[in-house]
Amino acid sequence: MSTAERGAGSGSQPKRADARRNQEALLEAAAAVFVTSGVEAPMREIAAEAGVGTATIYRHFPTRADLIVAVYRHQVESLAEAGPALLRDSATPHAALTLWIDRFVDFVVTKQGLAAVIQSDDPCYDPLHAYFIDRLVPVCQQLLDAAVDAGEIPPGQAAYELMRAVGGLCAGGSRPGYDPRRLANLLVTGLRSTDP
Amino acid sequence: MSTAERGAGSGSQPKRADARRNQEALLEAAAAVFVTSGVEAPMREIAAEAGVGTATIYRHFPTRADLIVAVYRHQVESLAEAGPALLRDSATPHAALTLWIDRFVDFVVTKQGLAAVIQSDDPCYDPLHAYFIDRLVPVCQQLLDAAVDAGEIPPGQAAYELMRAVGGLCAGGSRPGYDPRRLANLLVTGLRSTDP
DNA sequence: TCACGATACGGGACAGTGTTCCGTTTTGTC
DNA sequence: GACAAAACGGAACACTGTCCCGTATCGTGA
Repeated sequence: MSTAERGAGSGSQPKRADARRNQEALLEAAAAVFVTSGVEAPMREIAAEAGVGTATIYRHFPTRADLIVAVYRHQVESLAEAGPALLRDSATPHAALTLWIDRFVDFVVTKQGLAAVIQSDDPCYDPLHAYFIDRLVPVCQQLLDAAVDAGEIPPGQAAYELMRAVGGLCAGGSRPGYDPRRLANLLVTGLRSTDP
Repeated sequence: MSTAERGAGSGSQPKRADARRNQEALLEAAAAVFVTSGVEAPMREIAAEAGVGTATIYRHFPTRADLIVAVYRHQVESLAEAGPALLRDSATPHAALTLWIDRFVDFVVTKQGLAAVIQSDDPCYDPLHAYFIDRLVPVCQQLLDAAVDAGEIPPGQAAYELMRAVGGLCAGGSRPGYDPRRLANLLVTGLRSTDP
C-alpha cells in the first residue's frame, strides 16, 4: 500500500485538522496542475497552487508517485471494476479485452506525462507501479486468461508486459497523425494471430 | 558525412586543428558515456570524459540531439540501407518490414534512453527527429508501401506513426518479462488483419 | 479558559543539471 | 615573432527535487 493511503481517505482521526485540510488542498491543487502542466510539474507549482510550503507535499506524499496515485485513485478503481463488467457484457473475451485496453488508453492519454511515468524505472515511481500491479494487472490478466480459455489468443502473454507496452504506445502522445488507441488495437489484434 | 570525418583532404579547411581534435574526442567520449549512462547522461560527464570544458560541447553540438545523431550516424545509415536490401531478399514485403523493424528495435533497445528521446517532444531533440524523418521514415514508408501493393496490409498506415509506436514499445526497456522485439512483431502482425 | 507538548508548517538551504557568458589560451598566418 | 581570429575552460545563472530547522498551530488536560 502506498504511504499516501495512511490517513487519506476513509475514517482516520489521527491527523490534525489542518493536516487534513492541507492534504485535501494538495489533492485538489495537484489534480488541477496535472491537467495544465502534466504529472511531472514542479513540486513548487503544486505547493503554490495549494497555498502550502514545499515540505508539506513531502510530508503528505513522500514521493511524487504517491501524489499521482492519490489523485487518480478513483479513476483507476473504476478502470479495475470495468474489467469483469466488460467480460460479462461483451460478445467475446477478446472483445472485452479490446474495450478495456481502449479505456486504459483513454485514461493514460488524457493524463499528460503519465505514460512516461509508467515506463520510467525511477525508484521514485515505485509506489505507482506497485499500485498498478496491484489493481490493474490482475484485471488485465483475467481478460487475457478468458481470451485464452476461449481459444481466441494463444497463451503466454503476460498482462504486465501488455500494459507496459500499451503505456509505451500512449507515451507517443495524441497529436494529429499519432493515434495511440488505434495502435493499441493493432497490438491486441496482433495477439490473436501469433504463433510464438 | 559528419564533420567528424576528418582527413578529407579535399575541399574543407574551416576548422582549426584543436577544434577537430576536440570534436573527435567528444564523439568518442559520448559514445562511451552513452553506453554506461545512457544518452541522457549529464553533459558535464561527457565533457569530463573527453577532457574538455562544458561549453566546448555546445560549441560543437548545439543540442544534445546533434551529439546523439553524430554518435549513431553510422548505425542509422546502415539501418537505412538495410531497407531496400531486405525488400529485395525477403519472401514478401511484409516479411521484409518485420525484419527491418526487428533491426530497428535492436538498434533502439541497445541505446539506453534513446527510445525515450525518440518519443520526447522537447524541442531540444528536434534535430534528432529531423534526422530520423529524413533517413529512416522514408525507408519504413517504402516497406509499408510495398506491403500494401502486395495486398498484405491495408493502406493508411503512416511510417512515422509506426516508428514512433515501436519507439514507445522499446522505451519499456528489455528487462526479463518484457520483450520489445516480440511486441513490435505483434504490432506489425496486427497491421495485417485490420479493417480501419 | 488557559498553558503546554506534540504535530505540522513554511521557506530557505543544499545538491545536481542544462545552458551561457567572458576572460584567457591556442592556432594559423604574415 | 607578432597579431587577430578562433576556440577554450570554468565560473555563473536559472531551474528543479529534496531536506532541515526554527516557528506557528492544534488539541488536550487542568
